[in-house]
Amino acid sequence: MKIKPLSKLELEIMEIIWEYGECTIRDVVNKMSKTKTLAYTTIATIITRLIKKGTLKKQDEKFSATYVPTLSKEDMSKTVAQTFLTKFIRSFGDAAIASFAQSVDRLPKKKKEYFLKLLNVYEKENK
Amino acid sequence: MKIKPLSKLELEIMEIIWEYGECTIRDVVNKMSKTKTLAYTTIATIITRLIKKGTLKKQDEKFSATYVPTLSKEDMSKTVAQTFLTKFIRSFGDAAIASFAQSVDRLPKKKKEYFLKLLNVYEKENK
DNA sequence: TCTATTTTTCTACAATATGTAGTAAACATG
DNA sequence: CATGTTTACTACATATTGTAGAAAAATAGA
Repeated sequence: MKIKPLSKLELEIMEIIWEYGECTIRDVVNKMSKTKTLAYTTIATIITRLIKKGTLKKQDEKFSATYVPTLSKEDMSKTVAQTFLTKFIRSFGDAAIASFAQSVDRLPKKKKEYFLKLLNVYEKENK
Repeated sequence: MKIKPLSKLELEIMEIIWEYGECTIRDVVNKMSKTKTLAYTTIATIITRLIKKGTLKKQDEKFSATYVPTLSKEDMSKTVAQTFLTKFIRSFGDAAIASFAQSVDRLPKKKKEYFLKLLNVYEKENK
């Protein structure tokens, strides 16, 4: 199944639901209100859109229903990375690879090491 | 200076101009016509937008002007990679790193090796 | 020089995405 | 039942994208 890209606000809401595992609309409104105040119906709209985009589903048909992600944050992250990289390489070819290497290189030390470690792991596994 | 993201069509046109170094609108129309046929004014519109987005500039004020990129394909590629990675990590944290490692790992062998080679180069340089 | 052709500049317009929320209907709870 | 909450629909402005026509400006060829 194809994952549609999420907008900034949509992602913000997904973040909250990932964090809590499942949420009612009211829950999201409350968690969000720390940063910005949006009308209840605004959140409801976004949640509907997320369902249409396939990243959330209604867990029950109760009155005050809860919503859960259809994908873990990790899986979503993989899809996003994969989609980006594919398009990016299609557009920029080898320059894409080089740019990417440079960006990775410029990551904070910790993150870079983590990245390299993961790659080494994969290396061994695939051998 | 901030680079605005390019749409599919805009990128297609940039590709052509990068390939030839500089082009008139007519040039672009001709090169493009092999794939799809768009009205001259359509190309002109896109070129205007590319100028507004800062990726192209008018090279001369002659009647049939030529347009040149303000950035090399490589530089554009770097910016795109950097921008994406930054946002992506902001959204997905360490999961982002892991996802990327996985995506890189799944690259065709040649590309993956190239990537690793570049990273090693950077490694040494920074030591 | 006059006219046909080309180029440039403006303006337009439909389709989609996004942030934002109101209204009305359905439902629950004291 | 009355009142508050939730849901489903609809709305609407703004921005982006693909698409191009009309009019004005400039040139090139007879």
